[in-house]
Amino acid sequence: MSSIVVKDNMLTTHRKQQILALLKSQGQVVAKDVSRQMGVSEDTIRRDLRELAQEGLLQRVHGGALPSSPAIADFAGRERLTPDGKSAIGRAAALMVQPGQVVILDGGTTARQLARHLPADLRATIVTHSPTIAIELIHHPEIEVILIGGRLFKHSVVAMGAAALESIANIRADTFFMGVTGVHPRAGLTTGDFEEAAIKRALSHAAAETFVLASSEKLNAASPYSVVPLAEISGIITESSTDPALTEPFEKLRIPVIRA
Amino acid sequence: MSSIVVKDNMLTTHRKQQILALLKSQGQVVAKDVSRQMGVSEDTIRRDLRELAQEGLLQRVHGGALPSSPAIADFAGRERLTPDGKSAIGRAAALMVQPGQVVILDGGTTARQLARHLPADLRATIVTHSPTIAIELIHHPEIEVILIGGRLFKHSVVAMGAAALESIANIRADTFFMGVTGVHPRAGLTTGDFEEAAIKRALSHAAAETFVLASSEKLNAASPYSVVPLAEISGIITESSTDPALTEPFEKLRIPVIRA
DNA sequence: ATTTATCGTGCAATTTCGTGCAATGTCAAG
DNA sequence: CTTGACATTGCACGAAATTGCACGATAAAT
Repeated sequence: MSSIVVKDNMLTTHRKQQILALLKSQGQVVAKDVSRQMGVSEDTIRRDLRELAQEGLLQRVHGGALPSSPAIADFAGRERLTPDGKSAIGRAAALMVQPGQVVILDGGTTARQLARHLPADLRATIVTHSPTIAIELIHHPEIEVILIGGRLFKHSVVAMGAAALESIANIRADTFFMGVTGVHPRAGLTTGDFEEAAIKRALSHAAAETFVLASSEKLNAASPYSVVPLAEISGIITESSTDPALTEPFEKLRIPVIRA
Repeated sequence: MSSIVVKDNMLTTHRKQQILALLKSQGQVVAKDVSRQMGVSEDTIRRDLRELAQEGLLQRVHGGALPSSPAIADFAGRERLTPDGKSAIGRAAALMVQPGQVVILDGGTTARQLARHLPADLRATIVTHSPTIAIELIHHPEIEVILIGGRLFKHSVVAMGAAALESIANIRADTFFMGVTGVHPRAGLTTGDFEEAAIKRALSHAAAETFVLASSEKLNAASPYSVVPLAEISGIITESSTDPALTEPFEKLRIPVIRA
């Protein structure tokens, strides 16, 4: 008897990843089979399939699911899902990077999503003050990584301080993808640490264009420290499911809003 | 009974490192399980997971956490125990660091061992051009980490280039712990990459004392590019099992050899 | 056309989350 | 030694997420 159900803890995100892995190796998945194999009800698997289809990672069919496209199948195998599907922002932003460009990446989870979704054949230069993002990009075959040094801020694991500001002053980049804790029509871009705000401001000024990566809960929120006013940014990238009422104040100010 | 809870002083930093180690070895961590295993409440584990996620070292999901990316998991987790004597070398070198000192750490596996063995209550400043070592030290409660930036050399994952050299020029440290590929009585300290040699040379000149971390197979070996002559270093640290015949040429040159 | 399998939704039970709060421990200044 | 500021931890409680089941709708199959 080979199919003894191993009934141990399985995190829900991990289950979805395994479904994607199954899909990649077998070319299709059947809801009933998967449910038995993973020891959960069919309803749960169906919900997973629905959500994965919503993210475009597979294609629903009666009885189970198929890869959404052959190209995605490879990609989806190594995809690391975010609990809420916010990788769409990173994916969309990654597609904005043109070959040969010099791009500054902020620290934070959203920028990490961006790094993860850079096409494998994209030749570009990524500048970052986040050692974790730098390491993330180490295995990319074509990307050149410039690490900004400085005193390491333990809370968010990014380089800060005078040394970092000095290094940034020597950089002229095409685009800066910034993460913030608040994007507010009047307060502009804000964050929760004073020195961090200064770094983000310097990075923004070092790039010709600045785009803000902001999931919906960041919109119309404000934190204590101001980074730059809204007028200085080229656009806001948010997820497609964001309520239009949340983006409307920014569109009224003629700030382009890109929905991923 | 295997699950005897080891109820000794568990510094919060060590707990986080253990969580990362678990995550690396198991591919996932479940909050409830970890809390039982470590003898603290689930709330505490959840707090740890939140903070680690904030630092980008793992990815929070309902019920526990997953690696933030395969690359980070490789570096952030404690790896298999000491394949060789490098751990002992690192431990011995770590004990040489005095409170309040400013110490430069080279890249490479031996230096990483050193970073791991720094006493939990040691207050000091560590300067490094290796993002992996920087991340390793992030959870140390007392260590201040200065990261040297620059173009990231993909092979050994350290910052190099003009920017790195410039940053180093501004540093005056007490000790530099250097890793090399060869320590030879006549050729001196050598390594396999030209630019890397320049960086090591600069780091060495930025410190009052330089110690070489060299496992036995590095002794009496030489690589193409010279870093500094033997006369400029304060000592060689090697494992205790090293054949005395290998160290004898250096002792004859009055270079102190420390056996770990 | 009828039968069977699959699907989607509402709903309730359970688990997990996040925050406020109090108790304890640490450390440094007085 | 004492005191007070601060960090860490555990507990309580309301909020949110996950899951399985019931039931009507839909799609496939004979």
